[in-house]
Amino acid sequence: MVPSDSTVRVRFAPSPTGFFHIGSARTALFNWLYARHCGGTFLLRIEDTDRQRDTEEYLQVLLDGLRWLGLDWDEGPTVGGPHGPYFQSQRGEIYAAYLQKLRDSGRVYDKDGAVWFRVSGEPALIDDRIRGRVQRLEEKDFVIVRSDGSPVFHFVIVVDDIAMAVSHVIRGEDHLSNSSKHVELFRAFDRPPPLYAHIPLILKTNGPGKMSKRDSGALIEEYQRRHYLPEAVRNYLCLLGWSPKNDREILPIEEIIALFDLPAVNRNNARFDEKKLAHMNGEYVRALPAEEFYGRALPLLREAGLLAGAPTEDYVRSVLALCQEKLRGLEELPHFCAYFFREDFSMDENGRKKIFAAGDPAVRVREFLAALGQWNGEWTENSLEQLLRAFAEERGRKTSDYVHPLRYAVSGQTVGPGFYGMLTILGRERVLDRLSRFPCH
RNA sequence: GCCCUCAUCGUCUAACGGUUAGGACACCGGAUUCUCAUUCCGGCAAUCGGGGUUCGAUUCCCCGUGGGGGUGCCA
Repeated sequence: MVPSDSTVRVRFAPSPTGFFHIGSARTALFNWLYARHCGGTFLLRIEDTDRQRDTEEYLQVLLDGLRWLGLDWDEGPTVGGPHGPYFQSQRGEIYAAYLQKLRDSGRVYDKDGAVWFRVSGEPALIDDRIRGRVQRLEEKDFVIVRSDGSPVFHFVIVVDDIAMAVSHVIRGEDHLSNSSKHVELFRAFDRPPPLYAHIPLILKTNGPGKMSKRDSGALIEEYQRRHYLPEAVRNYLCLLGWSPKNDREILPIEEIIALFDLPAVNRNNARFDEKKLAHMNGEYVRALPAEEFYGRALPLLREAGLLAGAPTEDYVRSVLALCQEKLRGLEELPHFCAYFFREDFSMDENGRKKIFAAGDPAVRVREFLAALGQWNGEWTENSLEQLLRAFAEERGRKTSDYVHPLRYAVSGQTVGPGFYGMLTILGRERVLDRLSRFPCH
């Protein structure tokens, strides 16, 4: 049973930079998981303090990415809430009021046109649900309002977290050292600091340092564009720094929500592994219920121009049903099944070499074509299989001596779905036609 | 430099102080009398080093070493 704790309030506070980094996405995910696990509130707050940028357009990338991953927020842009506005650029008056509190208590001073915060000289205690109690002395005073009047990150997040009643701050470990500044500010406002949870960082697959936006696989947009299943990406991200134990990896999000908790989050950084993500995506694709697979696949076929010949829905469905179990990802579907929809399909070059290396395929194709032309049997998977087996046996050959050249002649590929199912769906006319044209195509 | 933090196969991870240190990805090999990119089976492969504590340490403590982060009028 999921405990319900309405006092838990967590937030994801991204800056709209024009891309959605995988590390940010994982931070958003862990916040969301914790909120859902506790029955708490997940808020989205936009740190759009940099006014030079085109916030509106950049914001959309972020919101699209969050929605795509299924991370819905309870308060924030487009949904509103009682603690708005949820854009930092619109919270100037609140920052001014909080700054005045610090002036009144003598914790700030002006220097070089900027406002400086005076540190206490006491080590700050960071109460971290993942790392335990971390102590750090903030030694130097720091700027909280720049000389151009704009408030600094450290100041605004503390003000916003107070004003929005945030109970748990779940963020990347790169902020752990900054937390001493934040705890100092909370104390200066005479407020108890929130509970922290500094989650491990996602490191580059190879080489030093954390994932940067330039690394392959670093951006959520990329997975959207490549038709990854969002459930798969989300599931993979859950496994970077957390484990459901019991040797399980793929599990429904409801179950992850039930199992997820902060103390169970790992403390060590994790390297990103694009291959494992791709593998997991394949597992999700192959496990999709037929109806859902059809719904997800159709747009890809359309995009690739494969539906230009207006195939019937039944035909498309049978092609998809045949191909699904072989796919490693939706992305490869159009190429994988193109020959079902067009006559000018490509002949794989490596496949050609492979086939010809085993003997002249045209001979086998002609032999079988002759037999097939006179054959009056039922055009079904079973009877086609019986036909070919008997045919090969009569000639003292292995079935595979014929299957390989025939598959290549009919599909241009050496790999693909089950051979007899493929013939069945293509139909008598097209199979005869393609065989008779081989190797010219 | 200083501060914080972390440490199990190449990678992601599991293991009340007692296990032949488990699973997954990747890689390698085999099977699926049609392919393989699906599926199945098998293999390779790890407790960073040194001290303690303990009958017993991957697990607790200390010191090294190595990694990561911070140290901005960036967020």
